[in-house]
Amino acid sequence: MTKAQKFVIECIPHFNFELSVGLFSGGDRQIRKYEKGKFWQIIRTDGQLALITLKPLGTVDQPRIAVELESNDKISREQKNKAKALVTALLNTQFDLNPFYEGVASDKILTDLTKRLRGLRIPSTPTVFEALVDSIIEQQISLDVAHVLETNLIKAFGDSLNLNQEVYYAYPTPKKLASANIKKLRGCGLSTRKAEYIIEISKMIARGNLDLENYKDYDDAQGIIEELDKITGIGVWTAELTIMRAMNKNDVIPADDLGLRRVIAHFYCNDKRITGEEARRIAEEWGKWKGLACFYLMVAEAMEEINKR
DNA sequence: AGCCAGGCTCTCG
DNA sequence: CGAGAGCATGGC
Repeated sequence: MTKAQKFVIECIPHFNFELSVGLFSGGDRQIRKYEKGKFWQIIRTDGQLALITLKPLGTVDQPRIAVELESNDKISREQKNKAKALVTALLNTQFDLNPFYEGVASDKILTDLTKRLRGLRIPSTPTVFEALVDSIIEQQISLDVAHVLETNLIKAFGDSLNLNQEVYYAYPTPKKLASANIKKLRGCGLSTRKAEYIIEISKMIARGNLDLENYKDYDDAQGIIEELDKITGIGVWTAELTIMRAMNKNDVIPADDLGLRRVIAHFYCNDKRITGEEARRIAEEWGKWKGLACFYLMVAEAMEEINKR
């Protein structure tokens, strides 16, 4: 018997729902997907699994989100509140984009993009752990391959929820991956090395020796990078990517990233290949907004690619 | 077919 | 120390 609740979340303008969850168009239906104006995924509130389905209401200038929360168990008021907080964090809807738009107004290219992509926000993962594990998986290999492996990992180790004759998966918990064996992770397509990194980091969290969520409250991004860099399997690139996707910070970019270098080169260097150092120097012009600025560039380029077809 | 792909660590010299 | 090998697999 499915229990369901519906509620509405008010957002700070501007917010473009379609653009902000657009990168999940290619997502897996059992994990996280945007399709026909709806976005859905499983969330975890205290041990309870629930499916959230989001739809945009209002306009980019007066945005709201309709949320449907479904579970097989009774949904308490507390769980509903947690779901609300989680959705707010996932879509970063309490963030005011206007200072960013004003902050990059002197940059003609970005000004053009902020007009076209008005209301685009960087979506966030529910947990820092999820962003970190995905970032480790994405080291070196192509994103196409990485996404297959991430899906394999989630379906092999994630808790499942049966709802309306469908099966959905939540991201595996640190506890679950702490007790995973290398062979089964290898079966997901991971290298032995990466399997070891992930197990070891999961163990640190499960034992209470590492609190990734805690880093969200740090103001000093450089400090976070240095801390994470000490952990085996995590370099500067992985730390930066994790911060950008999970911590709602706008001033961190994975400058050495191949894709980001290509995007910056595309808009600012006539597609001539640039080094990570050059990318960092160009991005420094955008100061504390460099993370958001780079995200706008990446989305803009992705849309150009789609339009080419 | 083979080579490359949003890195990182370990091993040599 | 710095350079270089090795890693996983899907796509071109």
